[in-house]
Amino acid sequence: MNGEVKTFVFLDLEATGLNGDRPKITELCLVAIHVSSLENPVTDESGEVQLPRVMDKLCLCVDPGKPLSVKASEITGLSNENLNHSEKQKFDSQLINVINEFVNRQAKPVCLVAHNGFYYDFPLLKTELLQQSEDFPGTMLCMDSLQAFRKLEDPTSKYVKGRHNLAEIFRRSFGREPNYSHFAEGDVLTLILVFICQARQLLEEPNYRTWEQIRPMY
DNA sequence: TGCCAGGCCCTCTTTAGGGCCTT
Repeated sequence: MNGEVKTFVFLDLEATGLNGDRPKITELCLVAIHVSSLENPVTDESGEVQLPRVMDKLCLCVDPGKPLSVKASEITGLSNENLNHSEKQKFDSQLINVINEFVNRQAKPVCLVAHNGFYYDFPLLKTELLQQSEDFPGTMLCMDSLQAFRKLEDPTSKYVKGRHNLAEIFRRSFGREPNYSHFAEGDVLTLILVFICQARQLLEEPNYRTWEQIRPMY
């Protein structure tokens, strides 16, 4: 089992579009869980894995300052209208301070975890940080759960047949639909549940990168 | 103006292209 990381901060971003759109963040959710809770999952009477009781959450909606794509608005339920009506603020240095304070409260070392994080969430977050002339420490660890799950089922083969999107992994693990999709907090909680189901294997040979290795999306 | 992720798998493959995965 992993002997280094003490806290995993599961992360999901909603944004105005995909990589080619030079997207801006519309919502972010971070949920911090101590490694001990991942290694010792709680189950209900039927044996189904439950969310840990001890979790720190940070969920915020953000004014992206640019139009959401039609598709992004459809699937996330966020729009320039409802964000503006709620007078949400832009991704600014104050928000970065909040994120840093949140992460700094956790037992270290901390590892960020996101699904397809190496090619979406982490590069996009890095872009937003750099646009404010800020950044996380280069030594902060990151993990891409998509890559981890793809390698998981057959360790002898680097890639496993089948789909590994978050909803599909959840269906395979729990035999039902995830509760909330494309809701930053919902997607994070879904990720945590499927992660816990296979935490031992996932943490045996984690595919960590350092924040320094993450390149901005644009 | 046009550019616009990227590493890897799958297959009607290897002189390649399409799809995955994230909004």
